[in-house]
Amino acid sequence: MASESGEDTKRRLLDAAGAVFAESGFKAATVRDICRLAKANVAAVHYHFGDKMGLYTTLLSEAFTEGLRRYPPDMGLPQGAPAEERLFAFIHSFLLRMLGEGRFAWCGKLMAREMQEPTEALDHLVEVHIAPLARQIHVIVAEILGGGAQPGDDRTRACATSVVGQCQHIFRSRAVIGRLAPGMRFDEEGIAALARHITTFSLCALKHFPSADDYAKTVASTA
Amino acid sequence: MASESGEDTKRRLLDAAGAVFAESGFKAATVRDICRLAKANVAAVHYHFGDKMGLYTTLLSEAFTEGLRRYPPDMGLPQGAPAEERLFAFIHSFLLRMLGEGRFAWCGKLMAREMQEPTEALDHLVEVHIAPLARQIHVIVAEILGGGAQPGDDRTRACATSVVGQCQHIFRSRAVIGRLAPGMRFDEEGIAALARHITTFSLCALKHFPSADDYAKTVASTA
Amino acid sequence: MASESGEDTKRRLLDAAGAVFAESGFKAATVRDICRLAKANVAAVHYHFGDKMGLYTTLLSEAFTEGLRRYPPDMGLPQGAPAEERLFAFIHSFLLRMLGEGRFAWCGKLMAREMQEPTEALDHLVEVHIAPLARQIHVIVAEILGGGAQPGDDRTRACATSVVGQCQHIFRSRAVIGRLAPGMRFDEEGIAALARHITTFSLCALKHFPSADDYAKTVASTA
Amino acid sequence: MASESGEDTKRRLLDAAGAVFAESGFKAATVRDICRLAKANVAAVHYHFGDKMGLYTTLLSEAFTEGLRRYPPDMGLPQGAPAEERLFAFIHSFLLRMLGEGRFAWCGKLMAREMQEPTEALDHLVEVHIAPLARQIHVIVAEILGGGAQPGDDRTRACATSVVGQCQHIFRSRAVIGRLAPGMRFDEEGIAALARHITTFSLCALKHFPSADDYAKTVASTA
DNA sequence: TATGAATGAGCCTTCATTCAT
DNA sequence: AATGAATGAAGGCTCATTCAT
Repeated sequence: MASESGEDTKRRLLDAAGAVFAESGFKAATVRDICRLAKANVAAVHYHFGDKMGLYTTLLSEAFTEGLRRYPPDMGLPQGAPAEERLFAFIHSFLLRMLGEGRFAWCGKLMAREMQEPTEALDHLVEVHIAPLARQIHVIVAEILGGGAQPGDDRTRACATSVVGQCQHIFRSRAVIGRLAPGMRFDEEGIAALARHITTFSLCALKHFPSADDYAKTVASTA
Repeated sequence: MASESGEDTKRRLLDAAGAVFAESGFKAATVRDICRLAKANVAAVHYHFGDKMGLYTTLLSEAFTEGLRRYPPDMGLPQGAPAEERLFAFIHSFLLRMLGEGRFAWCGKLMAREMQEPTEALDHLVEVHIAPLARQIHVIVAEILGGGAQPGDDRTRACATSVVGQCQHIFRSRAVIGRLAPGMRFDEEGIAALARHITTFSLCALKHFPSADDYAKTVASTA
Repeated sequence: MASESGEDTKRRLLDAAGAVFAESGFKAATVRDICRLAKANVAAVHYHFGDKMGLYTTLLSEAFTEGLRRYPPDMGLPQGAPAEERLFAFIHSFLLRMLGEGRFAWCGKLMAREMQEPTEALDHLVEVHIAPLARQIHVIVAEILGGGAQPGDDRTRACATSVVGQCQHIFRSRAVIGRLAPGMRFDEEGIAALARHITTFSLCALKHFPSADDYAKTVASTA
Repeated sequence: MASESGEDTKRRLLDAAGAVFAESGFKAATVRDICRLAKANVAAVHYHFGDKMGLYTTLLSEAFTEGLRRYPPDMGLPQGAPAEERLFAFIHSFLLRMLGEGRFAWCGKLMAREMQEPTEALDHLVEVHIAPLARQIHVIVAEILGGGAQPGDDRTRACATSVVGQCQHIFRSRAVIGRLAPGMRFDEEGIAALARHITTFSLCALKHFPSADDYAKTVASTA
């Protein structure tokens, strides 16, 4: 049917766009490359998505939705699971979304790209997809910190940033990390080991983190 | 006169290139933009540096040298300073090189860019500038870990990566962090506060980190 | 139903094409614009009219027929009406066909466009529609000139061209005329006033025009 | 010299642009065609003129200046020449600018195009070049009308429009006029003959034109 | 009968680069 | 030593047209 063929081309374009945008970024990627990979005509992009940016935003939104469905931040954990397990699940799923191979891998790669080289699509992205994710890690971190820590505290947020930073760094500096530690693998087990390390490192820090008062005095003090 | 003017043009081109490459990355930056900013002719780049890549590699090498001289990883600490202080100095200088303004800040920005989007210049960069820096943080981390930890251990390296990851994340995700925490400032004091937080977080983790044996069993175990 | 809907689409396409071609000319008009205005599919033009040119020629032929029926060159005057009145009727209807709004106005607009930027449709247009119109004004002018002037004379034809030129100029230079005389209106009464002026100007000229002999000597003489 | 070569290319581009824009109009003309005709690279247009519109406006302005210098509206007549002679000079030069061959012919052709299909360049064109020309013909017409007619009167302006309309029509409807009167030639003598006819027709009209009072009553009356 | 989908040619523009002085 | 001018390749996008249903 026409609709089937139409949907098929659209699908192929999104697949190809995911690969190319994740590889090169929005600006450096070319519509021609995407179409060549998708075995589609150059004009197809403009027919289905209006323009290059339309394809990009459609892709971003879809990649997030799919990535989060494939690797949910709780990895299927029951509601009342301990915070430590939820922290590992969050970190593990985060790494899987970014380092995984195949169709679900764009999600993290695109997110990382978009965070470093924001396009006009970033605002919408933050609002719809990133903020909820941030909220989840804030809750987990606050629970582990204990002592009345709230998800909205600056201290909680700073710690959450420390956790997420370790995850993103693995992906973003792959090229250098690979050169400095040639033995490292990014297969399923390698990713799990990385997740265990980051969880361990973060748990050690959070469990012995200075109290809110001490933190305010020694860390966040202004001059 | 002529040679002086020539050197002057070269200098202005490097300055402009630093700003533009740090802002946009190698591919997205245009020779035209650089020359416009440098108030130089389009052909000047090719006259002085051969081509765009020649300008880029020259800049990279110079930026690292200058950045590391301006913000040395030990921040002028005496040789035998305690590891905790050297850790803070390393983190602080790292952030300053990436988040600072002006000519000395390209260093970190360019390094971060190059790590995410490697060009053919990366190999040389790793060899000459990044590996020594890695060595320094490995030594510091091993010393804090104690218990016979060596700079070359996988465990030491993983922890060092956790430290560096927190630093790079601040720079690379500025756009998103700024949106999620609108109050954050990246001025001198803001950078110092960030350095204090990352140092605190990392020290808490390292001081209570599992022993090499436990780490090997629970973290690095291969399925 | 289907055929009715088909005829309806065809009708809407012709209406839209009239508006767009009259506004932009053949080449600058786009099939997409026409179809958008007609709320029809892009392929409908090619289905109903073969191609863009097919739509154009169909439209031209129909527009002339309709325009001349709505605004006949004699404006319903009786056969034996005085030449002066017939001149006014000719000029008035001419202006109405070009400056009027709505479906009947395309006629003049398209004719004016086609005369300035001839397409391959011009030959047919001249033969079927323009030549008869020219014949009518020649007859009127010859009658007013008097003194044995014939519709086919060079002198008669030149004068007719002077009359028609004044009419076409109003339409073709609307943009400039509007700027030089911002108060001018092209509504029903404005058009009538323009027609009265052109009639007055032309009658003054024709009634005192030099004799054929004098004209041949002083005007048409070849060096 | 470089500058000579540069000016040469610029000159060739303007020459080619004149031919192509006059032939096809702004939108339908293509930069490629212009460059092919000028034997220049496609990018040269953007180097010298910024973009297509920049080339067009530069050309328009130059064409007017050159056309008016080559065929001045008074054709070299002394200051105090009779109005009749100045009218002929105006009409003759007008036709020469539009119908002439070679480099000076763009002027009229471009003006005619711009008046029918205005681009954003029209405003500037009217202000700088067209308004002064209009002023001249208004003065001439008012003088011939006599009886206290002023250049700014509506009656004067309407008559001037009648004069100019006859001139423009010759050029704009060449294709049709040529078909209806195959014997007509647009060489030097043919143009002179046309100018004599239009002058004669217009003089006959103006010299017997109704008085301002009568005109106001019978022509310009509003229903 | 009618239309969503697809196509290839061509548009204007910008790029890094090279030429000629 | 340095630059205005020129170049060809490629960029995103729009066009009239055709395909397949």
